[in-house]
Amino acid sequence: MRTVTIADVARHAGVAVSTVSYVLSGKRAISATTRQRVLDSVRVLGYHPNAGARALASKRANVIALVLPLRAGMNLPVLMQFATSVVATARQYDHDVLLMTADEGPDGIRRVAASAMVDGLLLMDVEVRDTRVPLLRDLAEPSVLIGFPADAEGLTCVDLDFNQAGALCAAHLAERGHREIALLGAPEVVYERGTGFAERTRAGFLAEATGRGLHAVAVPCEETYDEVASAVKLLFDAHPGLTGLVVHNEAAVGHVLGALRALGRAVPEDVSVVAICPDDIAERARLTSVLIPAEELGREAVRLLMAKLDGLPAGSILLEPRLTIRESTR
Amino acid sequence: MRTVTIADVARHAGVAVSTVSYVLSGKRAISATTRQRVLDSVRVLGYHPNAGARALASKRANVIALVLPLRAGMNLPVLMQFATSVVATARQYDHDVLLMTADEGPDGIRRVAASAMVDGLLLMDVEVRDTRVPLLRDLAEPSVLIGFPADAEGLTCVDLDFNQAGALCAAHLAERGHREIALLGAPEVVYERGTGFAERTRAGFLAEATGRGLHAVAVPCEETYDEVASAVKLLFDAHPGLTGLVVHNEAAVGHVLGALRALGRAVPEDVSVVAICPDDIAERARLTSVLIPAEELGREAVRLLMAKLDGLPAGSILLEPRLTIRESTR
DNA sequence: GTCCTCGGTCGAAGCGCTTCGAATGACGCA
DNA sequence: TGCGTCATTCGAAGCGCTTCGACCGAGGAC
Repeated sequence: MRTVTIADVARHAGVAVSTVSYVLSGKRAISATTRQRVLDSVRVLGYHPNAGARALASKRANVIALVLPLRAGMNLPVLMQFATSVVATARQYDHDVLLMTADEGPDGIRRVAASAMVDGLLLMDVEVRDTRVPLLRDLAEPSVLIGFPADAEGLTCVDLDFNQAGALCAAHLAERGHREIALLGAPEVVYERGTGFAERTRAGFLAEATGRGLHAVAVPCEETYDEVASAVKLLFDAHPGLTGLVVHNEAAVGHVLGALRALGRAVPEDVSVVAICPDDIAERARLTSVLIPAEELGREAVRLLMAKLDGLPAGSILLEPRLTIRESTR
Repeated sequence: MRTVTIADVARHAGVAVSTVSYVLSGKRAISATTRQRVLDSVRVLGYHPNAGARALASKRANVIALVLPLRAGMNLPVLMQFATSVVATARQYDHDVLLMTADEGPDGIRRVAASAMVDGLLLMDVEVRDTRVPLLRDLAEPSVLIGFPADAEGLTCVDLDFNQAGALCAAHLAERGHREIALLGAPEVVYERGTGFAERTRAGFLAEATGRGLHAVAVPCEETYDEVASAVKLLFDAHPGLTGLVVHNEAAVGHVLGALRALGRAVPEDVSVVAICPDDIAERARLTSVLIPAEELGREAVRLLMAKLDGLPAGSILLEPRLTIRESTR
C-alpha cells in the first residue's frame, strides 16, 4: 500500500499538483468548483501531506519545541497543566510539539534549531543565569520563555505578575481589616541571587501595604520545619499584633500552618494566611491563595510564539494574578 | 547567514556530496583519511543535517510519538518519570519525541503517522477497549503500548507483571509469619470490565497464598472513605484473625490506614500492610510496597519500539515487580 | 602481462512538496 | 474586431538529503 501523495490527488482530481497545493494552503485563489473537486479527492484517497517534504519545501516544520525542566523538585501538577495547555494550543495553530528535557542543555537546542526540526522554542523555568539564554538571543528561530531571566532584554517572556500578586495579597488582608501583616518569602539565598520573582513579590507587597498605611514586614524563610517554626516564632515575638500572613514559598506552606498551630494561633481566627503557590497545594490545605495560572501561561506562551513566527513583534507579558478565597482568611 | 548544507561540507572537504552522506551515516566504508577530512569540515562549518530533507529522502523521521493521557486523575509523578525516561532513552537511539495528548484520539494518531512525522508510537495507559487499538493494528508504523488492552494479540505491550506482584505481596506476608491475609483490590466495576491488571494481581495473590497454605481472601474496594472503612470492617468481622493486608488501589491506600486506625488496629503492630502503588504514595505513608517502575517502563518501551523500527520482532514484556520494605509490615 | 576483484568514491535520480512565473481563456471595452 | 485584464490554472525548478549503480585504480591470481 503505497502512501498517497499530492500527485495522486492531482491525478484523481484532474488538476495540476500546484493547484492541489494551493487549495490546501489557500495561498492563491482557486475556483469553488475546482476547490471542491480537490477536497473530495483528498477525502476519497485519504491524503495526508508528508511533513518532511512540506518542511523541506516551505522551510516551516510546523513544530515547536517544548523544553521542560524534567528534574526532581518541580511542581508536577503545574508542569503538566502547562504542557497540556501548550500542546492543545499549538494544535489550534496547526503545530505539533517536540518534547525536550532541559538536561540536553544548549546543545540540544542548537541541534533541533539547526536541523530545522522546529520553527520555534518554548522554554519553561529558565534560570536567572541560564546558559541557554545567550544562545536563544542569536538563534534565528524565535523563542518564548516562561519566567524571566536576569536580563530579559530582547527576549519574549511570560510570567505571572508577581509584583501585583504581592500587592493583591496585601490588599486582601487590608480590606479584611488587618493592620499588621507580614510576608514570609523565599529562602535568603534566593534573594541574594537576585531572583526576579521573589523580589518583585516582596516589593509589591510592601508598597501596597505601606500605601494603605499598614504596618508590614517581609522576612525570608527557609524550608525545613524547624527553620520555618523559628521564623514564625520570631515574627510573632517581634510583632505581637500580627494578624495577617502572606506565604510565598511553596515548600514552607505546610510547615507554616503547623508552626502556627504549635504557637497556639488558630487560622483564620487569630491569623489570616494567604499563600502564593500552585493550586493543588492551596486546595489541599484550603488556603486563600494567588495561584500559578499554568494553563493560561501555556496558552499565552504559544500565542506569542505563533505571533513571532508570523514575523510580528512580541513583547513580554505579565499575567494578572487572581486571588482565590478559601478558608484561611477572614 | 545561509544555513550550511551537505553540499557546503562536500565542497569544503573536496569530496562528493554522497561521500559526506556516507561518512555521516556509516552505511558504506570510507577511507580513514577522507572520513577525517569530512568530519573536520563538518565541525568547522557547524553543519547539522536538515531533518526534513533527511526524512524525505530516507523515509525515516527519527522521531517517535509519545501519546500521554494528560487528563486529570493520572498519577503525575509516575507520568513524568515515564516521560523523562522515554525522552532520555529515545535520545540515546538518536530519536526525538513528539508529544501528543490522548484527547486528539485516533485522528491524531492517524495524522502523525500518515504524514510520516514519526516513525513509531508509544501510547501510555491504553484502556481496555481503546478505540485506538484497532487503528494501531493496521498502521504501517510500529507502536508499543504501556499497559495491556483487552486483546493484546499482535501488539507489543509493556507492563508490570501484576500476577507476580500479587504473589510477591503474599509471599512477603507469608514469610513474616502471617497466616491469614487479604487483598483489597480495585472497585467492583473494574473487575467486571475484565481489566487485566486487577485480575492478574488477584490471581497471583491467591495462588501464592494458597500454595503456601495460608488463608487468603480477595475483596474489591471502592474509593470513598466510607466505603473503604466499611469494607475493612466487614473484612475483620468475617476474619478476626487477619493480620496481613495487601492494598491494590491507589486511591484507597490513604483511607485504609485511616480505617484501620478507626478500628483500633495498629500498623504494623496488629496488621501488616503492603501496597501496590506508585512510589510517591507509598513513600509518603511509609508503606511497604511494590512500586510502579515508571522509569524502567519508559526505557523498555523505547527499546522495544526501536527494535521494531529495525524490523525485529518484539513481543510484549512484563517487568518483574520489586518489593520495597518500609515501616508498615513486620 | 592480462584479467578480475574489490575497496573507495562519484554522479545522478529521486523523495513529496511549495512557489514563482507564465500560459490560458473569458470577458469587457474601445 | 482587436486588445488589455483579470481570474485560474499549469509547469518546472528547486528544497537538502539518501541511495543506487557505475566508475576507477591497485593489488592478487594465473
